Amino acid sequence: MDWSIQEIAKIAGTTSRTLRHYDDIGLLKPSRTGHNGYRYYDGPALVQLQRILLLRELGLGLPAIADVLDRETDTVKALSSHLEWLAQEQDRLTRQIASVRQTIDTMKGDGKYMAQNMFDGFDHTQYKDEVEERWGKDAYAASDSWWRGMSAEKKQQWKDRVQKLGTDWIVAAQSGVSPDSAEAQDLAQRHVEWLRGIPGTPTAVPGGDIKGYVTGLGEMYVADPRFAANYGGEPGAAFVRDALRVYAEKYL
Amino acid sequence: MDWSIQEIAKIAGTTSRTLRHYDDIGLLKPSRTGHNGYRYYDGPALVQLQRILLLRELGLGLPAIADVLDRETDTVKALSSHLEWLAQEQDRLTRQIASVRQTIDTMKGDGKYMAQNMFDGFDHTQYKDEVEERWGKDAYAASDSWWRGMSAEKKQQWKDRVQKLGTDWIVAAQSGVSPDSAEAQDLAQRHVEWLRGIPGTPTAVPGGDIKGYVTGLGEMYVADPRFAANYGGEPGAAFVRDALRVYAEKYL
DNA sequence: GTAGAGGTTGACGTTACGTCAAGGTCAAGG
DNA sequence: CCTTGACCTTGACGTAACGTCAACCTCTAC
Repeated sequence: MDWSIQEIAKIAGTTSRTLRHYDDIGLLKPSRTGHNGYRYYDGPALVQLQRILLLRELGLGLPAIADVLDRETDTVKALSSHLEWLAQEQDRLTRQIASVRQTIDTMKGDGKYMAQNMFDGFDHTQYKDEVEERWGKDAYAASDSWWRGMSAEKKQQWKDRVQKLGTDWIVAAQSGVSPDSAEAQDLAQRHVEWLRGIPGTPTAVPGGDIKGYVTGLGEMYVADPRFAANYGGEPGAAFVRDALRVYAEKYL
Repeated sequence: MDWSIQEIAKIAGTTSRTLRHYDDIGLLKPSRTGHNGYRYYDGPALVQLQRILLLRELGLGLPAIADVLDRETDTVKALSSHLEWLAQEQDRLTRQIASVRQTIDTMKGDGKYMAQNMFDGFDHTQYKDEVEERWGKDAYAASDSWWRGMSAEKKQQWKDRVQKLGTDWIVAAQSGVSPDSAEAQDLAQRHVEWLRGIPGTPTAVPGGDIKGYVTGLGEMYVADPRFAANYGGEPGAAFVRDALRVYAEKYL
């Protein structure tokens, strides 16, 4: 009372290839093998197969299934831990969906909105690790507490100021004036003043190497496209860098 | 003003291997190649890389990313269709989580509850395709409308009856009596009466091959573990089969 | 005898790289 | 000049779970 490979495949709703695979990896051996090499399966084998397919449908990997079956591991336990993994996956998906949605919204808006939004993603926690690595843990802690200590209104003011500065830079860069023009130097001055407001930067402490910092910052704006995006891409960022360099040479 | 492979890898937060891979598949070529074969990347390449990594983070596959980049395809469109796929994935996950939860609950309960529950999953739509394939479309339609036409109370009564029958079978099988005993034959009679209540089966129509149907049904209970589970697994199902065969020979 | 249906064992393809392995290149130091 | 060490190269295997040929054998039926 047994079945050929295609017969059980049909009964169980799978394919003969899958059954051969399970045989190969030792997950489910046929109950009998003909002298011709044909695989035959009986009732208990079918039951095992159904269990395997159930667990697979629940998302378990084949090794995990083998574990449950051979070692008579507690199925409920295996499923519970699997459930946790599923919940995490769902969380990840949810976040990803939100992220994609926001990106779409951002792209539907114009460049200014985009720059603003990109900066939004920048203001604190997201780049925690990077900030810590580059400027040390204390710097991050200081920066973070400074930002979090602001009222919502202050935060909004700060953001508006940043956005205004960014768009003014973009406009100036696109207007074709040179980096050492009065307009550009004006912006550079506003930029440095803005920087002085950020604690933890050399511009904010007396005796800091302001000049080196400002010129280095300009280089980074060009080098790192995440920042460059705030200034109209690479050409815009290059304009900002040049203007800052001129300003630093002249006044700092 | 360009960087070595490891340098941009660090800047962009990825690995040199990934960059080589992108070069291999033509997704991102280095801006310059040294006479020694070294890869060098410039600013625009970095920007491209950042776009790639962004899209990748949003879950797009590399071919899809290539599509967006080369063919200047509308990024928003690509992301929107991707969003749909994400939503479907989330749906699937949600259903899967519910399924795993129910399975766990079922397994925590005892065998009776399990049998009941497995039957629950059986009553109509789930096995639509299979029912249609085995017994034809009309049979399914008849069966479905019959079931859906019942009031909730009737449905519950029906389920209770099925469950009672199932557990009685299991008890009888485990008690060690023989399939031709009076108790077993009693159950067989109840079983056949129950079958007569199901429209579309040969037991319900005059002149149908009741005997063949009932014995064949018994075979199926053993052969198909999804049914066998309702009768205490394979041994229980075999008991049912044998009792039904005896009953059919005697009375049908 | 010969289809035709069904069985067998390889072995490659799939995704996006990680991970050796073997060997060339470059800058710095003895 | 030679060595050392860091960094670069190409090539190739491994991953999860089979799908999909390919080449060849077996059984049943006409």
